[in-house]
Amino acid sequence: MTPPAAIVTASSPSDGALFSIGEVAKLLGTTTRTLRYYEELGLVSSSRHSLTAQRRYGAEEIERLRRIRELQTLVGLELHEIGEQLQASDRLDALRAEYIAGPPPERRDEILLEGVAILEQLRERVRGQQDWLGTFADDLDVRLAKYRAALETHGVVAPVSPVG
Amino acid sequence: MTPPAAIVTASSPSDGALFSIGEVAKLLGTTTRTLRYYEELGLVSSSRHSLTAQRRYGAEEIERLRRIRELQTLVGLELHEIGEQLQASDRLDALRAEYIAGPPPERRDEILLEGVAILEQLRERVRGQQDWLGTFADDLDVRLAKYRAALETHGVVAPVSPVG
DNA sequence: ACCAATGTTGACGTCAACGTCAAGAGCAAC
DNA sequence: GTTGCTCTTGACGTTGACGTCAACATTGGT
Repeated sequence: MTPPAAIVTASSPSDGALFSIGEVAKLLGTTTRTLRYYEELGLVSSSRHSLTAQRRYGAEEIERLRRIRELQTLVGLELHEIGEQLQASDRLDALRAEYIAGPPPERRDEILLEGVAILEQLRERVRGQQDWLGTFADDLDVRLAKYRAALETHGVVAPVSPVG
Repeated sequence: MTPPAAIVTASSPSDGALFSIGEVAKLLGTTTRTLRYYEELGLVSSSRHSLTAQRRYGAEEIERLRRIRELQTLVGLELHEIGEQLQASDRLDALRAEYIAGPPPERRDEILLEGVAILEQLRERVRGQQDWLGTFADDLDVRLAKYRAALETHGVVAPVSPVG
């Protein structure tokens, strides 16, 4: 079940700043176990110079991890869904690179369209969350206004929320 | 650990339409096990006419269950967090009832102030999530725009999201 | 009164997303 | 080169949110 772990021979791609797993964990506010688990699931890959050597993370992988965490905590996707998202995203990136390199095959547009569709699906999900939060917030505001009004008519000064 | 299950002696409060657990499960697109689990956690209560009798759900409880599901799937809260939310909401309802019943003047202001405090705390939490989601959505839009632009430069008409 | 459908309470199973522990390996500093 | 920390791979444990099964009870309809 465990994938080949994608050994990348630690070539610091452009930026030389490589982080250890502990540093990255602190950076993202998570644990080393979680990061290894993500790698075990094939969501990310770390650079090594041998099979048992310590993991090193570049800025790119850290950004990917940040995205994973966002999709998980903010959007509430499950890890396998996140995997699909990243896979689609990776395909798009690969296609872009292929396009830049020269005239791509005709299937290119098909795949691009599929990628856009996937992104749009995610966007729709976020939109749904935003809508729900919006109506909920509006409802809260209405109720707050009522409470404050009731307080004012009795001469009590309601403490206004400190956040502008 | 199991709470006293809040027996309510099946007095159909105002509306006489009571639903069985199976009906409610289908209504909400979930299972009976889930509904019993929510009751076990104290998130909802069902009316019975005896300890072992079958559960019946009124419109009020169904609405509560719908809220629970929304908070879970859309907002992504965990069940214990939802429990806290509902508890706060219930507290507000109780305060409202007490307020309507005509409390002594100094108690009345206490009630209002506590209500405002609860609502404001909730409002802040919602605001935070809205902010996070907003930036995430913006990022998504940027990426979508890029992919659409890449498609357009190839003469492919990208299908615009049908949602206005 | 009986029957089938649906419901009831335990109790154990499961799956995702990790936590935790053991036993050793890697690495920076002295 | 050895102290001390972090890291490595298993492997098993845990927690939340249910699924599933057994054995029995309730309910609606004929």
